[in-house]
Amino acid sequence: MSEGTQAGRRTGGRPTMNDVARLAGVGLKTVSRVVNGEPRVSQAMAERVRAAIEALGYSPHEGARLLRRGQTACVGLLLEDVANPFYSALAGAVEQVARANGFLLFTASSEEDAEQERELALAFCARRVDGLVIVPAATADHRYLKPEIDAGVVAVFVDRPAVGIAADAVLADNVGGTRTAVVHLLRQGHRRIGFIADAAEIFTAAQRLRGYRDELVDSGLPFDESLVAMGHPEPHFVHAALDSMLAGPEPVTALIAGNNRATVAVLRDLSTRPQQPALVGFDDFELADLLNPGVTVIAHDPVALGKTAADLLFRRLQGYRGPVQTIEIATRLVPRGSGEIPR
Amino acid sequence: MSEGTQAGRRTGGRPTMNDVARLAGVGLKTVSRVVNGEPRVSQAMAERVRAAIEALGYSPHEGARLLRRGQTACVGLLLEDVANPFYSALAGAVEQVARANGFLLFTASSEEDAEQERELALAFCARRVDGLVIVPAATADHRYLKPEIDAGVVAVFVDRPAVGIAADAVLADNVGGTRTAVVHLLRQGHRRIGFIADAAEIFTAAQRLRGYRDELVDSGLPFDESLVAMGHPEPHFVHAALDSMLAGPEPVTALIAGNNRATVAVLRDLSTRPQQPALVGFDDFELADLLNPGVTVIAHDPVALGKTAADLLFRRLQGYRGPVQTIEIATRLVPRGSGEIPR
DNA sequence: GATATGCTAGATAACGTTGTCACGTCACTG
DNA sequence: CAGTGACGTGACAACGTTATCTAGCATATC
Repeated sequence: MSEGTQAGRRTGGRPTMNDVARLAGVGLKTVSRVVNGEPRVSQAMAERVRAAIEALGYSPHEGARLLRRGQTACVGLLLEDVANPFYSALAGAVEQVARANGFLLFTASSEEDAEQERELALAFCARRVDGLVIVPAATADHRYLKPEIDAGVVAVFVDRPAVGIAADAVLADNVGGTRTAVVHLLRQGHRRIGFIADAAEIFTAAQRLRGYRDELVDSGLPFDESLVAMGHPEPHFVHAALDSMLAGPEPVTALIAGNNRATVAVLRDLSTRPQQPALVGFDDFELADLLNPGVTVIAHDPVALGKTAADLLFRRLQGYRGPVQTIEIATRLVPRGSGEIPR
Repeated sequence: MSEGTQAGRRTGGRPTMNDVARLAGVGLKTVSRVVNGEPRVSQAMAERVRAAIEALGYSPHEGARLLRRGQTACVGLLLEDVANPFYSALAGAVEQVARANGFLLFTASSEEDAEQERELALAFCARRVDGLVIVPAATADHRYLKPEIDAGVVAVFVDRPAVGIAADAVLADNVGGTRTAVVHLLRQGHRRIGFIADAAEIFTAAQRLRGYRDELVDSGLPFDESLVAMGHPEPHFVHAALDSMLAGPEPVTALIAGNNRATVAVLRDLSTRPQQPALVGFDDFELADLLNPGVTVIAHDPVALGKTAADLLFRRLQGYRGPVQTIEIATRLVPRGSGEIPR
């Protein structure tokens, strides 16, 4: 009784399978069998082992198990910012699917920084996650993931597509969404429609701009660059943009805001002005209906986006070998008043 | 050249340190030394090893490394629901601190279910996270964590305290917050103040009720149970509660809503009614200032909550052995109009 | 009663790392 | 010129599991 008769003194003093085996007076593998519910174990042995497990408070070391097994039952989720309600809803959906599949989820935010995205994604891979769900940062190039994907990591991109590699993506119908917004405003009689969105390097912003421009042009209207402002939707930026769009002989009578951040920034700025142009925002947001007037939006469903991406990821993890695919999730117009202000 | 001269065919075909050693014609340990930047390696060796690493596209297996090292550099974050903006802000803060410390973060939602919380927390522990940040589910009893904590896992509770064990906690000043709200409404002349909050099993709801009751009583006013409604803030529930509080000979002239969910539910319901009682909500929320009238709130800072908890966690992980502590984060009244409606 | 069969149990070798140790080699010292 | 370090290197065991394989033993078969 010189050294530990109880739990080993190793990793934080936790008992190991070996400790259990010693205490129960059985072989290591027998404990393993009991822990994993393998069939060929006698009643008596199983009982002894279970008693020893109980006595020691043993719980298996998942890390060691998975090292041996060669997979981790972990998925990494990389997004721009968990604190953004749009992404947190998406994260919730991914998390649910992961949990349903018995996987644990790593989460991290790239803060729209390509280098940070890369670091985090590779950190996940170093932990040997089985799969990745990624909302790419604006200027990211995903060739860095090539070796990881070749090594078996499954990557699914959400909200924005991968750049430089072929990979599954689940996107919103950004072009269709803004087209719908433009059509809606044109029907109300608007002819001068401004567009305020995130920086043009951001995929969704660029796509939404395309929808805006295409629909205008298809409707026989001019595409006027001076009515477009793209950049990080900070108060200053939005204020300046609105100053310019609302001034002059032909001010805009309607606005399209390119995402939830931009919409909120526009609303906040408009609340200090006499003019109240019509407004359609991309992305729905809580309380949009309670504002006065309610904010008309192009809603798309972050939960559907996240769930679809995660489902696809797990299909692939379960062996599905179909070709790389891009899934587009529909958007829908939710008229609430702000987009229905007549000219 | 019969078998793999290139990368091994093991775990998903990834090259291992052994493969690198073989290719470079050096010992295993030398590769390890180069990878970890240990000092005593000759220039020439290091170069050979680096070339082999490059050629093979080797990246070290963090799981194996950490198994050997006995710690995982992972923290688990368990909250009620990532999709709730309050918690996602908190999550963002925890994530930042984790990242700054070189840790990765597991995230999971208990969905306010004690059993699910337990399962997830234990799943984190089975992965041998070094620490846990937990927002407890309503009726949870945390004695299940005792063995884990004894084994060295550091647990810090946020927003709600641990039950059944002594553990660090970072809480908002819930009692003080509602006391402030009551004082504020009393000053406006209100005497019939309703209180609508989450179910009483939830710590914060109970504390906020206490603040409400204590302040009323201290001010010499009766505590009237019929003005209190506690339950899951669903539309039906809130509607019924308001029906009852706003009816009769002495309707409430002011309301306190116990959290962001309740505030939104109340606002939504009130928007369909002629009466517009004064309202103070607990928790600030985006757009509160843009509603008409702006919503007066007791703001507390989820980011501060999360950051403080995470900082404490890492202090402990770095060896700090001070006594268990409870940190209270101040709240502050943000008057915006809805609480200033005179009787 | 001897052999074939089935089942349980445990030794042993992995998984991919790092820590410990022992072994050269070389320059420096007395 | 032998003795002493310091330095560079690699064998080997460990971390806590699981997979493979073999041994033991009881039962079934002829």
